[in-house]
Amino acid sequence: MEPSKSPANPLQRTLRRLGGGSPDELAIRQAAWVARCVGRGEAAPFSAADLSALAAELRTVTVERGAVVFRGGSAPSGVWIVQRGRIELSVGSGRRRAVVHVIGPGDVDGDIQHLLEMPLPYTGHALDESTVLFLDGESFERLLASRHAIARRWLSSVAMRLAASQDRIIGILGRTLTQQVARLLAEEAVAGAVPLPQRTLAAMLGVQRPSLNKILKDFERKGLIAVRYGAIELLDIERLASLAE
Amino acid sequence: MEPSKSPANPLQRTLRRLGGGSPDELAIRQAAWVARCVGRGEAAPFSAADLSALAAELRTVTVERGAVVFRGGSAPSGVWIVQRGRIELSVGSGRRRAVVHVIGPGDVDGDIQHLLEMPLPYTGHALDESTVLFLDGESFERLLASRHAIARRWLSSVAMRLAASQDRIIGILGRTLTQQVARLLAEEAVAGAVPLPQRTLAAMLGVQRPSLNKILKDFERKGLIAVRYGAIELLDIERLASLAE
DNA sequence: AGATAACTGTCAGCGCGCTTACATAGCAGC
DNA sequence: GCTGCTATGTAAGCGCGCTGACAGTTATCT
Repeated sequence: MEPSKSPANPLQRTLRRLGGGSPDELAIRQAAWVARCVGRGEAAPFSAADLSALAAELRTVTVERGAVVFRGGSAPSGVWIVQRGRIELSVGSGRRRAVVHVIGPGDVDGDIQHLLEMPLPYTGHALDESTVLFLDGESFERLLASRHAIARRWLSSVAMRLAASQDRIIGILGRTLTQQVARLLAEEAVAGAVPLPQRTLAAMLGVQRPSLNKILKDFERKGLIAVRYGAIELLDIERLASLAE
Repeated sequence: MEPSKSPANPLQRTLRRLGGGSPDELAIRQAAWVARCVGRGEAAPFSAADLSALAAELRTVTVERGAVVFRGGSAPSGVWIVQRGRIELSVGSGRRRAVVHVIGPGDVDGDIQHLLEMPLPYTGHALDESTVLFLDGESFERLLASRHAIARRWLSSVAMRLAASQDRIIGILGRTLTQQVARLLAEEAVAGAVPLPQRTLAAMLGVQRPSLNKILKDFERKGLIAVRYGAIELLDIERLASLAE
């Protein structure tokens, strides 16, 4: 009996462009925000010209909660940068569904697939109503070719993601589930809490929900966390982190 | 760690002995070899000037079998490109040791850590007597800043590694050990064989050797592989790949 | 307010992979 | 040859996490 796979009420996907204020000024502010998020600034600061070149290409898109932002298997149309809300990246469906990652404000996606001309390996669902900045493929390529600082910053951005991905592999291999759970909670914490249901957390670790629940209740008995509805509250982050070793 | 998928090209692997000629010519040939290995050529072909700039900075280093190429925890002194032999990247020690990856000819390492100014997360041991091309950190940075094509190619190289790393995570989550073993064998195959002892393969999956051995003998009984001393011979790659699903 | 969907809590049975241990086989050195 | 090291083969016991199921709780919708 299918419990509740939520394959999204797709195509409910309403993309609408944001207006408001002076369009140019808004665009520059968004570009500046992207500049802060992509890669490390020290290596290659953005000039005003870099910023306006970037601003000229960014489009703002609003996605409703539950909507599919992009679908696995299709060629990426460009680069997404999450500005507000969370996007869940998942593979497979039903019982075999695994959540690869949940991205939030400042995170970038689609660039890798564009650079390598490969299809998207995962599907992105909006967990909240979200705002996403979009850069189409050709514009992205043009910016990389003409703006040195942008190319350099993008390199460090991708490098950061690679380091995080490798870290995650190291964190999986040879760890007990308890260690992995402690690590996941510490990593996904936002303002002292992890705003994700146990079902999603379990999928991120590739385990079943009852297995996760058992460990969470154990942590709760020890006073490390408080289990809420659709969220975990972290009470003792230090002890939690020490369990991740 | 560069995914050693495409570099399985025998042509690339036989190019290791770049003998003869003047030192300059040798350097240029090495640089051209690096150019073929790093990233995707279509996006940004190297000019002759790019090649000679790269050639001027490369140093050739020979490491003995079993030697430590670099040690985890230390800041990286630059970028390594494996030309001949295999380097095992591992974390931890003793029972908790896990092999993150084994890199071979054409693979690149150290650049990520340099770009992010972070310590190396793993230690590199030479599994064979190996030749490594070395690019020190300052030279690397200089090349990125002055050579557009090199920066662009490096971006796609890092992107390829990130895609491979994410693939690996997807391949781990929710898979049975049997599926993971089939996948690992298919991925690490070099000329129809996997030249690694079971101990190393087990560490790459984060499992114990007896668990791996049981599955390997099972595969052998089914005629998929032949277990040799320090190596696995692949007999039926297609059926093996189908088991990885 | 009531209906519905989504989330949490829990249990019993079972199988995979871990642990420990030991025996055998291949390989390199003198 | 013999020695020592490393790799492979295998078995018994055990515990973790999976499976499937169901009850209770909280949020969302109309």
